Parts: sequence; structure tokens; C-alpha cells
Amino acid sequence: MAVTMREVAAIARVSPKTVSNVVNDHPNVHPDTRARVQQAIAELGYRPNHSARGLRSGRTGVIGLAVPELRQAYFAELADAVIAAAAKRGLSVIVGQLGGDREHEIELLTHGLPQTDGLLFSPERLGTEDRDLLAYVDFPLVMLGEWIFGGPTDHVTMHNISAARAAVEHLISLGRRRIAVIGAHPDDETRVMGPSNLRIQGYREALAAAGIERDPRLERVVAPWHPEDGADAARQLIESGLEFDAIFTLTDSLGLGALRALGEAGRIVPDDVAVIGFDNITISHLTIPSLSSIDPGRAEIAEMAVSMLVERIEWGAGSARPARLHKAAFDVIVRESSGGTASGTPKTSSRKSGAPAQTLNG
Amino acid sequence: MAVTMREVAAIARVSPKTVSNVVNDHPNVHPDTRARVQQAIAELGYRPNHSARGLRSGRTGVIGLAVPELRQAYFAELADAVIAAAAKRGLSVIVGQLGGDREHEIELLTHGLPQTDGLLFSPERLGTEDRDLLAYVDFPLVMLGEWIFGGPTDHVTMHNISAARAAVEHLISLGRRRIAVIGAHPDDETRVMGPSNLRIQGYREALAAAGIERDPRLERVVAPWHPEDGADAARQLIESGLEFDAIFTLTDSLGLGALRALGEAGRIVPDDVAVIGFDNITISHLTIPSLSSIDPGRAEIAEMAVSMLVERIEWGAGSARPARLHKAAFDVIVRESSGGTASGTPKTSSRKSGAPAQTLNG
DNA sequence: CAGCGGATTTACTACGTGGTAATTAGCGCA
DNA sequence: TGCGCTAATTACCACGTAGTAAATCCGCTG
Repeated sequence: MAVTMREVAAIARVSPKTVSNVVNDHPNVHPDTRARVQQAIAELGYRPNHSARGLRSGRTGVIGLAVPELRQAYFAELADAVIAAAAKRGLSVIVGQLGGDREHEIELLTHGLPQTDGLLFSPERLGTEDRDLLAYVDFPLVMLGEWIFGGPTDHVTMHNISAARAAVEHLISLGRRRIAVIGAHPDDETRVMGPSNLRIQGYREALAAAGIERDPRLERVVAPWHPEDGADAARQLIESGLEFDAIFTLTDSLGLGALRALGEAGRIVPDDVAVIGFDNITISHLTIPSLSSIDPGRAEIAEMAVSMLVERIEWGAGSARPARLHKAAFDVIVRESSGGTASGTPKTSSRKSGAPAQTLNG
Repeated sequence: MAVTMREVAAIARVSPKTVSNVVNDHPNVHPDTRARVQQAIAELGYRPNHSARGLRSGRTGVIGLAVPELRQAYFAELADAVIAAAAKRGLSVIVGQLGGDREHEIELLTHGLPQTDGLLFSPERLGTEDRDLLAYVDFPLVMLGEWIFGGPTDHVTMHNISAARAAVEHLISLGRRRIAVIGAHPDDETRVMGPSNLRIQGYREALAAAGIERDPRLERVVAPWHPEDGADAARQLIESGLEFDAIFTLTDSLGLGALRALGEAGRIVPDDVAVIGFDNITISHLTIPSLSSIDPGRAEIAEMAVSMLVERIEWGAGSARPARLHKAAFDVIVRESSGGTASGTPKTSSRKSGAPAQTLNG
């Protein structure tokens, strides 16, 4: 069994409580005593027992991060950023994969992740119809990338609509008029505030603003959002015989698949078809051609989400603070797939679409 | 505060201990009592307190997974598989990122991850010189992807040498003779058993077996192994003016970068240069051209690693069981970058290079 | 030198659970 | 009806920590 405070106390000739006081940096510990205890700690290699601490204090120092799948580059990079942000604050992160299982997601929202102080949750199957579930959540929770309207929960998300609009406006600025979009979700009425619908809305807004008539046949439904799905959708689009000179894929993963399908079909990117994605995953600047994208400010999202969660944890479970909503700033990254250079430099820095942070009443 | 056994016991008119017995499926609980308790549990929404359990039993039900960075696709996909394998066994996974920090890695090996029952560790900076550290490890530990020779620790790894050899043999079978390799590590004497050196060894063996003289200038040193680094190395190789008709990149990440650099330079893959990587990350089959690779059996590695770790945990800390070594089977996946088809079908199924599992004496 | 007040240290306890051992209930059989 | 045995339930306690409140120490004043 590991070394305990009791043993340290024996060596340092103090009470266990004094050891506790030293470990927790309490005031009013005599410097000599502190030194003696610290030496004993070093000598024995004492490390606090987290379970006991958790039992005593009700805190575990661990937060949960729930995502659909880590193998999707976007979530992997998000997890990377979240873990880094949590580490800065001395927190560990338990990563859970829900794999698009709705039951799992509901169960998680109902009970939380065991062994954690709070949860960052990036749901895939929840929607507005599940708003009521949020009312019964009795643990610190911050939702990621999804804004369930009116839910009494903190959200950290992106400017989905305006960023998507900016992406399509960029394509329009290249002179493209027949712009397809890949990644709409099927009959998604329950998730009107989901990323798919929001980005589609941005797409439509951009078309409307430019006076381009919308062609529903160019809005391709795809779920899930794996690269293969993007490739399949692009192939179907090509085979459909519809005319198009640009594609906006709702994620970079889809975009990678689309680039592949276009290449297979002999369509030149960007000359025949310009492509822009969304998420700015790492690999996008190294594909051939490199993929234009929307950088959603991942580091900012992670940092803000962890910070909000920590606040909720510190406020305590019962506190009825109003829900907050934070939308990270985004950038349009123009790369070769839409006529830019290899690496792509930020073109539009957009905090234009409203203040980055707003507070809603819960 | 959450519902406790005491409250459940009060409702069910039994003692707290009986609730405990029900929760833990003890024998000798009367069916009627069990039913009553279960109803009380449902009624109150009781959930066991993990901290208290951990304190009492010394187990947390959480394992740690330490990798360099989740944003590297290989580690993200590994983490995905590990989390899935752990979930099957009811375990949660705390993911830690060491970011190539040697001090961090040593610290981790010395103390373990707090709050966990054991650790899966994929080190980046440790080497044979750190073997002694392993002797003092006093928690369940399974090393991933790295075999520190003679360490008293379980390892789950790949057939690095023979898989690399198979990759290069594949290139040779295409008639290539000037085969470059990207990803050697600089002066890596302390990590003679590290993946880099092992794969380089496989490369050299393949050349030797084919009677091809080795050209040290074709062995490009690159660290770390991000795609950009692969691109840089390939660019330097091209600029060096050296003649080469194939590249073996020690990881797919490097390979993606190399494809990019070759494309930029106008070299046609595979006609001018055939390329094969290692790891078979998801995106490799969707690049243009799709990237040939070695599939190291990630699911098998994750499954085996978790299973070994669980065994160690169940054996208890003091048990001096011998270290075990498991090498997963691998496959050569031939795709367009070395003359195959888009998707690539397993070409060589290789358990040829020894039994998949061996046991060493610790 | 007694007395005071703040600084420092300590005893005691509870957090929620589950092991141990002891107690009680229930049943068959004489 | 009473005994013996197993099934079922319980009391008690410890796991390691930290909050609370009480005890002790120390330097100084009068």
C-alpha cells in the first residue's frame, strides 16, 4: 500500500493533520515544521491519495470529455486542446466515446461520467427535443459545438452560420455560382440548432445575399461525416450530371473525401471545382491540393470550455447561475483548393458577427 | 450531495451493508430483499460513489493512457481503440499528453498517473538507457509500441523490423532500387529498440537481402514525425539532387507530407517515385494518390494491451510475474502510391515473422 | 510573574463503501 | 417443541483525508 499521511507524520513528529496542512498550503504552519514535513514527504515519496481526497472533498480533479469518436480528426484535435487546457489547471481528462449512440448520450446526460467533477460534452445525436433533459442535469456541464436553444446549460460553440456564410461568400467571390454543399443531415428537424442545419443556413444566406437561386439538388445529404462519406457524396454529385463549380463541405473530413472523388473523376481543383471545408484540421494544409477551410478557433474553444467548466465546478452543484454562450472567433483559411497558396493565410478575421461572448438567461 | 447507501437502506428497511451486498451481487441475499433494495435504488436514483469505492478497495476503475500528442492521427486512432477496449471491460480512460517532454515521461514512469489503477504508456523520448527506471515502477504498467529491451515490463508492440522489411521488399518487388527512407532519428543510440531504429533496420535488411547497396544519403533523419516534417525531408531529398525511385516513410504522417512535397516538385507517384508509409491511418486511403502502408493491427494492439493491463491490475502490485511481449500481426496494404488500387487490399498477411505472442523472462 | 492574544498544533470526526465476524432468521427433522 | 444447521442480515470498523473546534505554545505587556 502507498505511503499515507500518518506515516509521514510519524517521521516528521507531527500530527497527520499538520501534514495535511502542509500539503494543502495552509497558512499558520511554522516554517520549521513545514520544512520537516516536506523532507519527510520527499524521503518517503508520499503522494496524496486521490480517492480519499475525493471522498473527503467531493472533488476528484478529473473532468470528462465526451465525443463521438476520437478517430475523427476534428475530435482528436479538440481532445488534444482540451487535455492541454485542463492540464494547465491541474486537471485530468477522462475521454469517453459515444460513437453516435443516442441512448448512450442520454444516459450520459442523465448521470454524468462517474469519477469526474464535470463534463464537456460534444453530442452528435441530441437535439432540441432533448432540451428537457438538460433541466435535470445535476452536475457541472458545458456543451461543446452544439447549441440546444434555451437549454439551461453553458455552451461553447462556433459562429456556425456566419462562418459557413463566409466560406460560401469566399467561393462566390471567386466567381462561382453553382455551389454544392455536402453534409446536410437528413430531415433534421429535431436538431435545428445542430451544426449541420446552422451551416446549411449560412450557405443559403450567402447564396441569397448574392442573388443566386438555391438549387436543392446541390444540397447533398450525408451522415455521418467521415471522409468516405464525403467521397461517396461527391461521386454521386458528379454522377448526377448536375453542373457545379464549387463545393462547400460542412467539415474538412468530408472535404478530403470530396477532393479524392473529384480527383478520381478528373475534375481539376480549383479550376473546375473550388472546394472549401470547415474545421481546419491539421492535414488540410498538406493535401494535394491543400484544402481551404474555416478555422473555428479550436484552442479558444477548448480553453473557454475548460474555464467555464471549472467555474461551474467551483460554484457548486446547487448554484443556479444563468447559462452562458461563447462563440469563438473564426478565420477563413484560403488554400489551393479555392485558389490560394499552399499554406493558406487567414483571409477574414471575423469577430464581426457579434461579440465573441454573450450571456443568456438560463 | 448525492444519494448514499444509507438513504437507500432507510427506504428499503435494511442495513447499509445489505444495500452494498445487493449492489455487488453478493450471494445470500434474499430475492425479496434484493427486489426491495433495487426498487429503492431506482426510486432514489442511487449511484455508487467511486471515490469511496476507490478508497475502500484501492481500485478506481480508471486506467491511464499516455501518448505524445492526440493530434497525431496515429495516437488518436490508438486512443480510440484503447478507449473502446477499456469500455468493454467497464473501465474509463484518462488520456495524458506528454508532448515529447522527457522529464514528463520520466516523472510519469516514476509516479504513475494519479487516480488510475494502471498505465498504458507510449513513450517518445525514453530509451534503453532508461531501463533502470522500469525496475522501480510499482504500479501496473504496459508499454505500447516501444520495446525497452530487458525491461521487467509488459510490452505490446509491432513487428517493426519485419514489417518495415516487408514494406521495402514490396518496393523492391516493383523494381525500385534507389529507395530512400524518411524518419530516421538522430544519433539514436539510446533508443536502439525504438521504432525508428527498428524500422530502419528492417529497411537495411531488405536492401541487403536484395543485394542493393545501402546509400546513407538516402536515409533521412527527421524528428518529430509530423506531416510537415515529412514534407520538409522530402523537399530536402529532392533538392539534394540524389537519384531515388521510391520512399519508405517510417509513418503515414511522414508519408502524407512526402506525397505533398513530391506533388509540389512535379514528381509523379508512383511512376517516378513509389511511396509506402507505416501505421495505416484512416486518411491514407483517401489521399491522392492513396498511400500504401503497413497496417500494424491497431485493434489487436489495443485489445491486447488493455487485457494485459487488466491482468496486471488483478494480480496485484507486488506480484513478480514475468514480463510479456506481444507483437501484433501486420499487413502490407498496397495502394496507388506504390501501384495498387485506390482502396488497397491486404497483400501479405504476415504472422510469418514469429509467433504473434511471446513471453520473456522479466 | 501572571495574563493576554495570536500563532500553531492537535484530537476528533465524517466522508461512503465493503470486509470481517457476529447475530438473527428460517427450515428440516427428531 | 426443541435442536442443529445454513441462509440472510447486521454491527462494527478502517480505508486516507481534511473540516471543526479545542488545546497548546509563544512572545509580550503590565
